Amino acid sequence: MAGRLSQTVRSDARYNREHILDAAREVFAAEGLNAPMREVARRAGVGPATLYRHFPTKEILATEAFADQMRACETIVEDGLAHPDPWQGFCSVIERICELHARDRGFTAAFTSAFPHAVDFGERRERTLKSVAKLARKAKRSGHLRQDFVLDDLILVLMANSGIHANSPATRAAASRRFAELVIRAFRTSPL
Amino acid sequence: MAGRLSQTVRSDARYNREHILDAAREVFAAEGLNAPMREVARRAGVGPATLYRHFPTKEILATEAFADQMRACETIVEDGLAHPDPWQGFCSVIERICELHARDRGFTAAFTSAFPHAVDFGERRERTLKSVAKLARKAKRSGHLRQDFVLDDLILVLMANSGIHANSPATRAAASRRFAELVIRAFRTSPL
DNA sequence: AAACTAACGGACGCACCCGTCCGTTTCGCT
DNA sequence: AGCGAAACGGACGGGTGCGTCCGTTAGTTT
Repeated sequence: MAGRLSQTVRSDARYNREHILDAAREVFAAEGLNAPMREVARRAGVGPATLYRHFPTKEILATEAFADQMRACETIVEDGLAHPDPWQGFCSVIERICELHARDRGFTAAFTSAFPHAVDFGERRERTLKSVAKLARKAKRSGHLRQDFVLDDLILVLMANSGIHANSPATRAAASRRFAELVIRAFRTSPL
Repeated sequence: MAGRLSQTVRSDARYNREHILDAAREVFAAEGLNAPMREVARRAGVGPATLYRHFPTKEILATEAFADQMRACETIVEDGLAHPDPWQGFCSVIERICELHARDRGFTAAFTSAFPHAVDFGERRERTLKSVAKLARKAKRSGHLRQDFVLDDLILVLMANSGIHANSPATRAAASRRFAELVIRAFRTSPL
């Protein structure tokens, strides 16, 4: 009845919203954050106006589209933290996060320089980074991670990883895997 | 006399050409290859048409503007090759090239994915890479460089280095220095 | 010094992307 | 079925960068 609040969202609106998010994930993954909004709209089969009505800015759209990736990121770190061997856990984080970022061209940009408007995104980001710091402390105590490792090194690695440009996704994935290997070797304590 | 071939280049043309190259170096270094051509023209104090007359495409302009950097790159590698200790030479190459690329936002892009039109640039590039391969062989023989190092690893490092974005040049330089340190550690033979 | 011509640069047309307006369609409720 | 409102999307105006045309300027030659 009339008492019901205007929580009723029209079915086509919900439908389009989901399709736009799907399209955004595909487009941003393939072309990065620089992809035109029109491209997302086209792929979603909606007009530009509809896209902008649901997501007023590209930042907002990206934040919501990358929410899955962000959750995946958090899971990766939690898995690493749960690993019985802290060093192995640390390595798995590096490997899996590099892989994740290699698969998705736009995610790194969103992650490393979180937008001002992406508040909740930023919160999850901070929480994840805190967990990484905790894992790093454990790995240092185990004696396998360099004592001078700092959290900024991880950001550095992510930024560097994002610099790996390649034509085919397969090549990019391979390069990213090699890169993760190099990085892990760099972070391991040396007997020197 | 009339017998003289049309080798006479008007003085203002030569003057402008040099100024355009200077401006291009400054602009590309500061803003990367994405900087508008107009910006180069503005800084050079010429009109857009003059710029395009001298350098029909951005590729050609970039190639000529980065010729100095390319030479510097070659010199760095030659210095490394001349070092009595191959491993020390290898390290100096990594450090100095990372520094060079950090100082110049556009150079890496030009270097790692040389344009089709940049023929002579590509030649010098190939020659330099050959020298790096030679240095790597020596460093491997000395026992300090990992046996499984491949030339593509250097390209990988350069691409990764270019991914390091930062607001201030100073921050970027510092991050790049740290990155070079990590990379060197990754390439060193480990007792494992 | 005068004329010839190379070189200059303001202005133009084209293409792309952004974000918004408004007439039209479609959903949901009665 | 019919009505009101919410949602849609084609079309618009604003901004930016690229590459080119053509009337004007200025160097060079005799």
